[in-house]
Amino acid sequence: VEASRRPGQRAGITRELVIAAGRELLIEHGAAGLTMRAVARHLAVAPGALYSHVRTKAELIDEVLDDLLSQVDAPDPLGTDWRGGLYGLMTSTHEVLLEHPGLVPLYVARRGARGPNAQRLGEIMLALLATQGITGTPAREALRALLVYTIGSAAFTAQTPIDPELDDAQLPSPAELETNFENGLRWLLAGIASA
Amino acid sequence: VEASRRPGQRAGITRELVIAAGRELLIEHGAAGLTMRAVARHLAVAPGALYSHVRTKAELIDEVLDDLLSQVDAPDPLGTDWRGGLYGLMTSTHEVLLEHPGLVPLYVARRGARGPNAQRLGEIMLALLATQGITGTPAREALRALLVYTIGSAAFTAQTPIDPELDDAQLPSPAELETNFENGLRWLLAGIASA
DNA sequence: ACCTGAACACCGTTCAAGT
DNA sequence: ACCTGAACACCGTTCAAGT
Repeated sequence: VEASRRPGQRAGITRELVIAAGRELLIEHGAAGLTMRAVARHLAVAPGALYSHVRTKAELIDEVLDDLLSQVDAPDPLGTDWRGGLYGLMTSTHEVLLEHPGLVPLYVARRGARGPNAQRLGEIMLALLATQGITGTPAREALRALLVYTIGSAAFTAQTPIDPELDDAQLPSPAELETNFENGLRWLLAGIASA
Repeated sequence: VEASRRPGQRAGITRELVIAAGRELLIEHGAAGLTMRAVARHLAVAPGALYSHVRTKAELIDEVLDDLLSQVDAPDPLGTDWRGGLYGLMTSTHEVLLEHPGLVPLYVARRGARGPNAQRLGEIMLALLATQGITGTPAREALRALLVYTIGSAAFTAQTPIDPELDDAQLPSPAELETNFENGLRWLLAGIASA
């Protein structure tokens, strides 16, 4: 992990390598651990070298966030009933997010992801709603409410200690938080069904 | 705004002044504008001087966030029906948050506020739920779901442009987002009522 | 106890210069 | 086109030294 190249010599870095290093740092050290300089160290290049493959740090973050959504277990819109499909899709998203608590604040800061994976999941949600005859504005509203609740819930559920001082003794357990999330999700789905 | 004091001379700074300066910076320049060094500049003191009145930046942030909640229009738990009361309390919170979009990401990052104002609002929510006979774990679950949804919704609704590149042309209007929030809130309340 | 000055260990980003 | 070296304009926090 040392820069042993003179100006003009190439390091063989690619955009994919930069993103992979970013994901690794984010998973291992959380949002605070993802810095351009740390990525550069990880790849044994000068900090400025990254800007040949990525425009800004925000672009790098967006890429990493969308990548993670590929792990979400998406149902076949035609295979399941709409409510069970949405329930499964949101709980799977919630799970994936909780497996990487360090990333969740970034999902909120960037207001979700906008890459191909996020788009694909959004289309599946709309397809599920459409089988119930929910389309257009009501469908977009339902989608928004479900996303807001799921990501928001993950942000509040993530057990990353905020401050050592805070007495997490009386904090709800992960299991309680999970059933708490599922309850609210059912309430939302019931509301969407009756809208 | 210049430091014209020698070591040993006092500047007359107080904890309240530090917090007020922090709030001003946060409202005017958003989360990125709130730095310890900017607060120090604002008060015309050396950066290190702040640490005589505040332990860390996080403590300063928590103070500012809780302060803002004093603006929330809280109903009398006995004066209104529980559902209308909670509806009003959450929409008021949502409004206050949207008036200061720069702070919302910090509410998420710090998972809400924990000061006296936040505690007071929480107790009002529990009192409203209690009039419906909802107490104990179900009450805490309902409170959590409402908070997660309201703060999460504010985070996603805040119209602070994330990237100039993003085409906000097809983004929903503030009015649409507001009714979107209110719909989801009604769904949650309906679910809580039937639980 | 409160504050300055200076330091420590960091940031993101830009850019001339090299091949 | 890709990379280094160096810089620019920042961060939060600590701490000896002054009154």
